[in-house]
Amino acid sequence: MDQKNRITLAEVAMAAGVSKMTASRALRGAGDVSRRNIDKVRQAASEIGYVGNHLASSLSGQRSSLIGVVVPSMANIVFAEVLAGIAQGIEGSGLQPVFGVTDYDLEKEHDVIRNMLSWNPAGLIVTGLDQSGDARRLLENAKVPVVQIMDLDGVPVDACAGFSHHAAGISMAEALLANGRKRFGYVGCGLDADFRAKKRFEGFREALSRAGMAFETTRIAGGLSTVKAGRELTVQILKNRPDLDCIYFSNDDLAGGGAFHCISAGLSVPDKLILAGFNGLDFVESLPVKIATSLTPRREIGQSAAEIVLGSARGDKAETRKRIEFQPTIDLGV
Amino acid sequence: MDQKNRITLAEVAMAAGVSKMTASRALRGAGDVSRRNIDKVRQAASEIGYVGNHLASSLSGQRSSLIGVVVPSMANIVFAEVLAGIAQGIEGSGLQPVFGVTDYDLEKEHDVIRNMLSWNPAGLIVTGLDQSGDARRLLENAKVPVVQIMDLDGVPVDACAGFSHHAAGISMAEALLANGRKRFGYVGCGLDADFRAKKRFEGFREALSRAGMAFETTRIAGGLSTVKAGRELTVQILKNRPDLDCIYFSNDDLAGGGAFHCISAGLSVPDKLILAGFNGLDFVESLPVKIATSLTPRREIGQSAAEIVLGSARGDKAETRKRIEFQPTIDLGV
DNA sequence: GCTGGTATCGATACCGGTATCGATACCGGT
DNA sequence: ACCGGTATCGATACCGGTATCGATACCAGC
Repeated sequence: MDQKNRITLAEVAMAAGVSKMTASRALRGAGDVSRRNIDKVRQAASEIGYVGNHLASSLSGQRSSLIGVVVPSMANIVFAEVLAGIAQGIEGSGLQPVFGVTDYDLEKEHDVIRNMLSWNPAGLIVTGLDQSGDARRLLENAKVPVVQIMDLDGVPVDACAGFSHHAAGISMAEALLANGRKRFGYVGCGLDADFRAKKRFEGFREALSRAGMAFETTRIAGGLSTVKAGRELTVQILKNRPDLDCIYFSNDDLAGGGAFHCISAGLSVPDKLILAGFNGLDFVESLPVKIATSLTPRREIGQSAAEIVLGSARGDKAETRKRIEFQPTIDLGV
Repeated sequence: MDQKNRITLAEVAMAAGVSKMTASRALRGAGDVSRRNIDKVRQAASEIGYVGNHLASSLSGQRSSLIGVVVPSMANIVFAEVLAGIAQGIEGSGLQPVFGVTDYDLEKEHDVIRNMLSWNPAGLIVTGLDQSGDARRLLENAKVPVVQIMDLDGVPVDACAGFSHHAAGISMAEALLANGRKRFGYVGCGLDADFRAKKRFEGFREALSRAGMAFETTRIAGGLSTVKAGRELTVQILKNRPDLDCIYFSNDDLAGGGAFHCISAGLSVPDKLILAGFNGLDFVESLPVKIATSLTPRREIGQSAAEIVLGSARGDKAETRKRIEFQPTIDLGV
């Protein structure tokens, strides 16, 4: 049932009455082919339904038109949007994204990266700066451009595009302090695996401590950040400390859940209690109550990562070791 | 800067003191190699950091370990979850997903499919049954297993996994009629390109008409289905017809936006006005007001599509033309 | 000692393209 | 008529693996 009869370039060439080489050149638009032959080959190719074989051309050309993308999760719209940005960035370039999901697991990440590398991709886009030692060595020795995205707190292997989560945590804390908040709580999920959420948490805590303050209470759960979890954890933290006037969540999903609870419970948000998330997801601005968030340019990060890869693929030396810094903008929603 | 010095199997073989062939067999776990040589090769490979080259092995083996996935959008969590399901389904199989985004554009879809095919993938998973004629021919002539997902209303090329959107629209209408609703409105986005949303709309309309009723008013916009759009369209439709007691939205994002407006406006939901969406997204159950929705098994669909491909790749004839029907379950939320 | 069978190995021929380089034809200029 | 230059083409050698099949070694059985 296989492709015993896949049409090959040789057959196109024969049909057009030219050599394989000429057919190859004609279809690729490489030079050294007469107008007449270009037409003949094109004609023949479309007549017999030639599809081409990227495997062969990539193997021969020493470089595939695949671009590897490694993300921690697919159940999170943030990474889906990054992928959308990448897809948009490589649009029309002929490159194709292959992706791998790590589930926030370092070992899986290593396997995925290794696997990607064996496709000889035109480039690799990896989420985060914190890989395992083995994985990092793999990236360093890879002879392909590597772009690490979504984080700047650390030392990149090659190029990177993103923002500092530590700084994002700090500025959110500062904004909330400036807003007059005094009693802070924290709600987060999966901090042991989500390094970036942890960096925000720590940045926030650091800023509080510089102001002589601290989280009154924290509620850190395992598992994924979902709206549901956010709602439940908010119920819990408020039962424990109903006097909080600010809760920092590890992201907008959790914060949204918190907002839902507050609406149901009739709590005055953001007057008496302000909720702060992270990412600036689409739904936040439509919420019945205003919550604070940091708007992150996820799509843009994906897009510029794609552009860096594209540039390196064209041999543009300048793209190497490039560092693109984005700045999340804070929306207090008040 | 390229991979002038990528380590090849030949080098591993040399280091281990065996032939390329033996090294290949040892690393793949194919038979006909002595214990001693297996160890020597493995050792050598890891010592010199051999990574392997999927391009070469796929080309040689006539079949790549790539699995093509075509989705209409990446900005929609639904498709991200489908991808998550696929990733989960092929976990451990050594297959790797390549994806393409069509932006609900038939021409782009054709290009993407064609491109995928040229990777000689182990299988192709395509969203929906409604491709352009050219694209469909491409799929029919492809010598790879094709699984069309997320829809059953139509004739599949090969295997398929999903549910009937038409039926989903009907059952939601019936459930709402049984709930005693009388004055229906509809809010939707991008129906001209999103065939599945349109099928739900038409199923719903058909059920209404069978009950001697009809949508009192519809509000159909272009563009993407977002929470924001849902909120705005709800404001508009209710300004026009404040007497509606039911609004059917093309999906949960829009319905969520509707819910947000109703909360802000202090409307009694679902008593006076019930909102119905589609998909059963995570956040729905945490909402401060209850909305109706159809829960769809997105992850499971992705997973079973992956399994069909896996089965066909193993030469399992039974997987071909397989049709897996899922059943969305309605949650009225009342 | 000879035979047949099994386990292990490697030389060779691909897979389907592309890079390279030499061959050929045709041109205008002298 | 001869020459160098340009345009066009194709034979050949790869790219880095794997399938195939024959070679070799070793063993038991007679």
